[in-house]
Amino acid sequence: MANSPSGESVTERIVRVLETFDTDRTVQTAAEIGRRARLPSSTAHRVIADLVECGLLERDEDQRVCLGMRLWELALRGSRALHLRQAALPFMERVQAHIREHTQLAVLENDETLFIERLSHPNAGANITRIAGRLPLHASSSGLVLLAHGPEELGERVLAGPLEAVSSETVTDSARLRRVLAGIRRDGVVVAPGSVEGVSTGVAVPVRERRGQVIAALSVVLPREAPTRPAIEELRAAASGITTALAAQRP
Amino acid sequence: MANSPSGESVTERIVRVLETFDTDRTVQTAAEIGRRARLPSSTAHRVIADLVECGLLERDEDQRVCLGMRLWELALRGSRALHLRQAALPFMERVQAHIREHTQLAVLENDETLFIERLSHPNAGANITRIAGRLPLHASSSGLVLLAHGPEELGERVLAGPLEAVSSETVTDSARLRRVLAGIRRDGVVVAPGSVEGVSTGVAVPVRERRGQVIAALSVVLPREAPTRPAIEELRAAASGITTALAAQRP
DNA sequence: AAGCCGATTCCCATTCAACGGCAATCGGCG
DNA sequence: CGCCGATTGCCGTTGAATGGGAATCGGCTT
Repeated sequence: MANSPSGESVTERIVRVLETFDTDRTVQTAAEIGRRARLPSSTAHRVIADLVECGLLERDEDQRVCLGMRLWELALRGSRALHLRQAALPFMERVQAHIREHTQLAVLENDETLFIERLSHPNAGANITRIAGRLPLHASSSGLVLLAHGPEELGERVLAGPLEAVSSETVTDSARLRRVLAGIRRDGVVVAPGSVEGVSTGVAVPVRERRGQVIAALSVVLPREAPTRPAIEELRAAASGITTALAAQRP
Repeated sequence: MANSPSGESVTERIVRVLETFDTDRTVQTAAEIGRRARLPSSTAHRVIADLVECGLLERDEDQRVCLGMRLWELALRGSRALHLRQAALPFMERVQAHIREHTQLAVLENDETLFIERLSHPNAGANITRIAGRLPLHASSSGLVLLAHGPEELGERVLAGPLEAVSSETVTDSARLRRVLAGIRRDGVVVAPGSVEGVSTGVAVPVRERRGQVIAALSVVLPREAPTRPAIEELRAAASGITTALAAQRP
């Protein structure tokens, strides 16, 4: 599938165009998109016009381009992320009401941690995670949980690959990482101080669906020296609540 | 743009494929998608394989197809819907804490009401709205607000077109609708009893951005005979809070 | 005003990816 | 074992997509 001399399918190109948008690039000119997606100018303009026609992109008053509401709609209705989020939200709110820092829900996607929901208290500390944002599996507490319960080949792949440090305290030694993962499987929780940001500690637990398989990670980000015991209790209660909620809505 | 005898572009087809998924159709077989998207079998299989390759769709253990996390990610990061939702969520939670029914946030999209967030109390009454779901503009309270503050041609179009009844009490008379819209512009709020479901009342207010333009509607759904005064106060406070929050995050 | 530069639009000859009909194969079920 | 639907594979045809290039637009500087 590739109708171009460069050997790319239309679908690939659409994805590349959509990839040029992110949190800090909400609106772009057509030429800018073309450059960032590495498309010849005339092609970029044509593809973009096509996407606008279908509603996946929209033009603002001044012909600049942004992601369309239609894309948002198509991606969400029927997505597992939305199902999961809806089941999890009430429990996340309960955690948030007690812990009052940051509460996140993350899934495994393409060997990375993908965050699908986040609640933050107005006065909470630092936290670089964003909804629809990613972090390496070995760095974030959520990622460690997902990694510990993920498929075996995934573990091998990550342990073999280069373990880049996100902060100065990220676990980058594969032997040590192996021990951390074993600990998570044993304790059902991970406490990761400073692995993403020096000033904070991540605490994460697995979220299982009915059959026991881990489908997500629930985590909180606390100030570095805050007590973790209460957070662990809250997270465990919430995770099991989510499991029940998921089972209930799909009999 | 249309590489097929049937005169459809690849983009159109991708959208048609994505459209076949919704809340009650999370996973489908390739053949099913093909039928619902009106694509020749071999074409459907090819297009789907292509989309899976790019991560927009995913196959589960048993080769059935569902929307991919990658699609969710691409659609959300950088979307205005997410920005708006993030700004609105804390205020929606405050409303929800006091009113304890359903609290929704909606935008105008392609002449319909598109709901982008919803919080519901466990014991709350009926409510057919769903995140990423749609309702006609003239039926839901949110839609009435969006219609009242939308572009003039939109109003004319809707008033001219057939006004289908969602419930037995939906306003379908264009003269009466015109009066309702004028009332909304005058009062800054609408109370719509029974227009979506006989047992409930929708209450909605406009959400404005800094420059005063209405970009969304904030609403609650109450049991039919509940008092509306407290809800109106809460909604107004929340709407103005959202406006300030939006202004703050984008200086 | 004139000139510049980037973005956008328009044009068009080339070509190969996409198309879809058809047939073979797989796989579950009675 | 035979039926039926889903899936995969094959292949000749064809016109949509491509992208280079030129023209036009529009804002900004000199």
